[in-house]
Amino acid sequence: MKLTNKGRYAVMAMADLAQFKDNGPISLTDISLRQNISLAYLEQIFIKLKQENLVKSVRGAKGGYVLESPPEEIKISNIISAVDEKIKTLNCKKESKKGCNNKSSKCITHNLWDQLDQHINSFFEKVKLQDLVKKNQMVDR
Amino acid sequence: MKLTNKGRYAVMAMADLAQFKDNGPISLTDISLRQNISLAYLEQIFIKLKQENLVKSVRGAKGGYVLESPPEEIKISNIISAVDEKIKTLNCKKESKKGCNNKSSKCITHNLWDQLDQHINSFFEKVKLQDLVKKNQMVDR
DNA sequence: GCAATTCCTACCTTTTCAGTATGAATTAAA
DNA sequence: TTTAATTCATACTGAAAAGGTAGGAATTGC
Repeated sequence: MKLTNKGRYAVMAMADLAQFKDNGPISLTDISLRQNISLAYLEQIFIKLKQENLVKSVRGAKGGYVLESPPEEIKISNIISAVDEKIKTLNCKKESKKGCNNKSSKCITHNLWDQLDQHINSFFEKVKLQDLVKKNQMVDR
Repeated sequence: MKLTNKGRYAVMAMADLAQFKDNGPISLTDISLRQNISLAYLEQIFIKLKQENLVKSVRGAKGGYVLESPPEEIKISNIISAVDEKIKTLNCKKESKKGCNNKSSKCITHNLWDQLDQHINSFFEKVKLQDLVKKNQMVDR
């Protein structure tokens, strides 16, 4: 899993969508203003969110986006992996150029980084969009 | 905590040092060959490892580096934070430019990213250098 | 003295992030 | 039916950072 601000923006935008989900389609202009993210950038992000079926779009005036599923069913991990192209977790799998090219079984940190990745993933799997909007407070602990 | 290949290289190099710790000072040339990391890059990394008292150096011919502590006492987190300048966890604390500048308490993802950071940190706190060298196998789950 | 090493610092190249720019297609509403 | 609000699509750009090079100085065992 890759982690960038883009992923964070996506989460923010989705949370915004969840928060106002009863107002019909939410335009990116609205989100842009509320979350302070450039409109054009949001557009790019939403293209991907749509491709992954996390949102659906309504075109034309009064259009916008709506969540595909209820907020309590949307995992943060899905949002992030939708916009931050998965490949490369900062590991050594980058096809044999550098990294794990020593004969075999070398690269002593390989397993470690793999496990970290799983760790981060499972962290974001446990959190749902709903957890972010309710009282703006996270799951405790 | 920031995660880059540099941090991974540092861990690899330290693991190498642990593996050959009974051979006296290990030269960066050796590590460079075994781990396939450029010598000059290793030099930069080791300057920092030394600053953080993770290794000590022996100058001159037949010189090299040795671990400051036994491998079972060295946390991976210390290695990584030694070389990857801590600041910026990819969160919103970047002084009010963008990000958490909305009045107050906004930025719905703030807590989430904070918690992730703690998660990653505690992951690397639990793993010791020793865990990497023994059988090249990680602590089980 | 010489070769092997650490130390130091400046530079360079490539990639990626984050964001702009531009324009088209679609549609509600005036 | 025109206009304004929107999504859709794609190409470009600027800045920063990652990853690494280059060159030389200082130290020390042999």
